[in-house]
Amino acid sequence: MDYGLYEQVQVRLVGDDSLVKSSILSRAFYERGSVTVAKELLGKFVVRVVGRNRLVGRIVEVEAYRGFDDPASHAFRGITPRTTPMFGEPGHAYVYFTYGNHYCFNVTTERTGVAGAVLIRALEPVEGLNVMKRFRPHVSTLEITNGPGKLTKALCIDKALNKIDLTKCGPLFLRGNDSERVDIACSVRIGITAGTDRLWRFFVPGNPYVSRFERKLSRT
DNA sequence: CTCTCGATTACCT
DNA sequence: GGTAATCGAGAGC
Repeated sequence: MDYGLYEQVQVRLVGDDSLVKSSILSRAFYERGSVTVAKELLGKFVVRVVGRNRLVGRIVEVEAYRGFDDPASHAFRGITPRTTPMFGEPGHAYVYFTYGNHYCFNVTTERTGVAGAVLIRALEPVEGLNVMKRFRPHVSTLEITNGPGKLTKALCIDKALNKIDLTKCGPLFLRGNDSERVDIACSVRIGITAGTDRLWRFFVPGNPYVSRFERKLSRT
């Protein structure tokens, strides 16, 4: 498959003005149900400022997590030191370390006091690809941000950014347009053993930066 | 204090 | 497609 051509098409589809026209996502955007926010995050932009570099990726895959009613969520058993951000004000980063190697980046949702977050699972590079490649040497462009641990490495996101306010124009924030309309596919969330009855993983079907394509969309 | 195992990735066959 | 790497959160004693 000729991904080189595909990437050119994607760049044109995303277009520079889509990012330019976008505005920073507000508190109100995040202060809704996790599933709603998750779907609407597809097509939005993650912006990471590292020194003089601006790294931007378009969100193509997410997963919604909730609280006491979601057995797959870190927040299922209540508030702990780690899960504090999930219970706090919406629109903050929840960054956690997993498998001894990787960081995962979530945005917090739901109103203050109610647990919720959306895991950002994959991005399509839009700006700063060369810098991303410096953070992730020796991997092909298609592998640069096509997984939750991969994109945090490419964008230099670690626990230093945990709890950061994403509605402010700082080192990490999100931008988007209301007009962004993208196709949405869903599936079971990946890497969980409980809560598999919910199809709370959402992705842009056919986008080559999606971490994996489910052969069957579980329907149990 | 100790033990288990994870919202993963990379590298091997 | 199988599995080692790697470490800290959270649970249990």
